[in-house]
Amino acid sequence: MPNPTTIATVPPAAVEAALERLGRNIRTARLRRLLTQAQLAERVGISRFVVAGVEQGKPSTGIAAYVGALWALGLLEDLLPVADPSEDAQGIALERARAPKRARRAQTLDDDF
Amino acid sequence: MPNPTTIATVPPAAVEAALERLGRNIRTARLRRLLTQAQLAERVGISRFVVAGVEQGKPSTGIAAYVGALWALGLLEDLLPVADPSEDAQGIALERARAPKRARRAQTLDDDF
DNA sequence: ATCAGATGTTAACTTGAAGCAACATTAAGG
DNA sequence: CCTTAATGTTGCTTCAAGTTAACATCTGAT
Repeated sequence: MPNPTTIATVPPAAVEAALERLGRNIRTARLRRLLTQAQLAERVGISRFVVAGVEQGKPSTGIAAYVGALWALGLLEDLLPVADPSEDAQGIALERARAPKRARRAQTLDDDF
Repeated sequence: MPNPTTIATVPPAAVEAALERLGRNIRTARLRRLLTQAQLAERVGISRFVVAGVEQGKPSTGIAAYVGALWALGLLEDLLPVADPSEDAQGIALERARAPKRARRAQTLDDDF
């Protein structure tokens, strides 16, 4: 990605940790299946270097590489529950009373701070 | 991503569908929280155009944008179970008998097909 | 210990992702 | 209906993601 210091270069610690964990999990799944990085890469249709990046949790790598790896490992279904609206308790609570198609300021913020 | 026709340009249908679904889920979560694309983008530290791409499930967008969005929406924990080794039934089954640190051909494939 | 293969590292190169700006379109609210 | 804000779209620029190749290092098996 172009311009300086985006989320991909200095992600929040929590995001970084989540990505590292995801990468480790993918690596574990690959090793259990006795696949080399190159073999997995071929199945996914990318180079082995990108697979290595995925396993390191590299933030700037395209999501297709990650999801492609999950797909090639038979783990794609793990993605279905992520941000699932029917499981988003916080979101469901907020939706009580409104169901907007577009986000909109609730009022004319006339509380002139 | 550089060279022609990678997974990001023509992903397997299943991968594409999973990404579209994830994008829709993120959009739903954002709208429920009454956030605009621009507001979410600001929290994540990216431009609103990238958020739009995430909500469309654009495959070539960096994973940091996706995970950053989940993070900003309070949905990061949804990512923890993805490819979780302790839930990978297939992988656990395969691991019965071996626990390699590196992938390796089981034999010298002397079955000269 | 040796050997072979897997993984890490580096470098040069190409292409598109992401930033920005301006405009078009859509939809919510009064 | 009319205004206003949110979202979609286009064009341009910049910079890094991804590719390839060659070499280094590490790991596991014999």
